[in-house]
Amino acid sequence: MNIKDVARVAGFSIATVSRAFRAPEKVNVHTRAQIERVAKQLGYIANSSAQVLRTRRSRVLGVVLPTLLNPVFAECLDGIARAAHASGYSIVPVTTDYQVTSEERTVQTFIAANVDGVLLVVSNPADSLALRLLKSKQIPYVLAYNLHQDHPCVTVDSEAAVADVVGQLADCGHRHIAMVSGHLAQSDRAQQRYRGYLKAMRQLGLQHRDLIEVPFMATSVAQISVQLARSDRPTALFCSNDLLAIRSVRAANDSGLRVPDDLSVVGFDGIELGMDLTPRLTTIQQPNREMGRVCVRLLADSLARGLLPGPEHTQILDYSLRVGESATITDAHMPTPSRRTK
Amino acid sequence: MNIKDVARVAGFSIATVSRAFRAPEKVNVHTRAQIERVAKQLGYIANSSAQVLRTRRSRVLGVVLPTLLNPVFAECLDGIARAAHASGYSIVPVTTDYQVTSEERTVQTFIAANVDGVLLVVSNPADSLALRLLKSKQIPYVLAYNLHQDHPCVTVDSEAAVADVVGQLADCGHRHIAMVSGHLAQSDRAQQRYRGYLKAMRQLGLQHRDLIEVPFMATSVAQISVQLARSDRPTALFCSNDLLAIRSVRAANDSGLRVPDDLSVVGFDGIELGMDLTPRLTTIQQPNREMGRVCVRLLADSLARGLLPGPEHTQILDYSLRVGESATITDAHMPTPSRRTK
DNA sequence: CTGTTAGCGCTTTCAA
DNA sequence: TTGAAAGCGCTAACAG
Repeated sequence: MNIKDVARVAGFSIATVSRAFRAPEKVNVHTRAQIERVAKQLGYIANSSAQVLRTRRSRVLGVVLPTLLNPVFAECLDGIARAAHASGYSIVPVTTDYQVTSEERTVQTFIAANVDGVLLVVSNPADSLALRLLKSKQIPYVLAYNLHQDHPCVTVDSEAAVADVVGQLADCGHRHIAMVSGHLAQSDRAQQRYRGYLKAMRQLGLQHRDLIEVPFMATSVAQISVQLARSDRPTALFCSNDLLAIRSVRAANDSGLRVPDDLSVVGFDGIELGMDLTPRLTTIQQPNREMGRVCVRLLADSLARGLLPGPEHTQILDYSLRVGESATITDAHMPTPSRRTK
Repeated sequence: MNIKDVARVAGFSIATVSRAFRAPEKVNVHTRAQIERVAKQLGYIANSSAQVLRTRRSRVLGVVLPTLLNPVFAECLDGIARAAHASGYSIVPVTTDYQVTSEERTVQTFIAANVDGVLLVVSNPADSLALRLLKSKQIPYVLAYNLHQDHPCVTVDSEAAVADVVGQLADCGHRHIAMVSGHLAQSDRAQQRYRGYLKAMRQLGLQHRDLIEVPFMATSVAQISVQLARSDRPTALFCSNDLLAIRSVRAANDSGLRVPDDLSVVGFDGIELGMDLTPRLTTIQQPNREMGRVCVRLLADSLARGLLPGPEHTQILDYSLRVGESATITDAHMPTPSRRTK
């Protein structure tokens, strides 16, 4: 079942059949109707491999994400999917599980498949082979969540956001504020957020604490509990992401600490689920869907104009503090984000 | 940059270059080394559109899921991704948002892209155009979570699972057990689970309650709260999935009810997150990753043998009761699943 | 072990 | 408005 069959049955050449679908206005109305009828009757579906091979355009955007087990990326992907669909693009999401080699392999596959553009969340944009490859092949790409001067990025000012929220915790009387993070080397976001924590503590004249690094998902609750059992335990925990914040709350409960009375817990990401928990998660709200949308828009615009997005297209979006019940922060008068580009 | 360039630079014919990658043993060792060197140096990446067009095989499996915002599908996808990778397949996950038309559109795209097989979670296998299309085009496919006699399915016996857990609630003294579900028409799982609920209530001689149907995610907490405010409120809630169970717990808190003391809440799915919540979610644990794995294995086996999976390949996997803290169920002596196929 | 060549299904000039 | 034909990049006979 291919274009030839349709042509034969409809009584026209394959060129006309092709045109009937790709440039209907160039075909006689009756001819078109006839061809459409036959195509439908035969259940004809154009072979996209052939189309892509011939036209060198796929109308596909590749999407590289660390994982979909963290809802923050699922929400972002939702935004990507909707925006892509609205712009007439398909997407191919692939998860890397924070493996750099997987990022590279995926980008290779994307190039082989002639994707029109790529949207990525990488571990470390600074020395990413995947990005180098994309650049060398002149394929439009945009980073989400990452931030680096050499690449087009769509993200929030994480460092400022963390500094802000740590400041708020201090305002509420907290002096012993610790930070919980996944493996720092695995993500530049974690690093940015850690920098924000250190900066804020320094500015506040508070003694920062050793980072509570919990690389292995499965055991993180236990690992956090250990820290909470110490005599010099912190009174507030800033967590590098909401999933860790959820686990921290659990760890507090396991340790006989009440949240937020005995321990304040603040997350980062603003996953929707956090609002349905008890206590409702206090967190830095990123515009996750919007970030996806903006990335797609950037890519689609570039594609339409035939140019590559560069660092000059970087967009820093607004974040906000979502005040829940997991921390003794009472009001949402968050300082204005320090940087903002539109 | 294509095979021709590599051939020219390496000083061999394109046929030899092709063979060097696809059938290395048929090429002289030195020739191969030379070709590999040149290919690497030029950054050659074979054009998969051309390969697929020529060979009619893509080593790609299409994956149709309702949403990735529900972690149950993200976990399943994780299993799919790992199994596919292990079998040398790529996957292309697409979400339908429970839209039947989107299922059909997606399957068409998959067919156009020459996927080797398709793995789906559909709304209603009984009259699915998407499945009909797949069948008519002779494309191997397997359903996950769905259950229907005409199709190859990998799932658990939801009906029995629900009946079991409702029975346990009754054993613990509950007489007023209500069920919370998303829009029933949107998923045959919800329907199976509802049947299980009704069956169990009937067998227990208990009066079943009107289904608490909360079609719109955003407002579900409020909708559930309304039901909990009634004077004849239930003492136990069986929720069609874990996300609803989480929201039910929140609704209970909002209503001044303590879980599980005043209200028992049981979920379905066994998402990992549930174990990190307070109270830990009591839920029916499905082998989500395993289901993904089994689906891929089924597909890969069929592909290897050149035959289509049929209803006879259906596998009903084991579920279990995960006893958390959200319900007054004290022990895990769950009856053996009523049906089981291996 | 290597090269020649036909052709996968489609789009797109170009000519009629 | 339609058709003939070249060719996208690759694979797989087949011949040597």
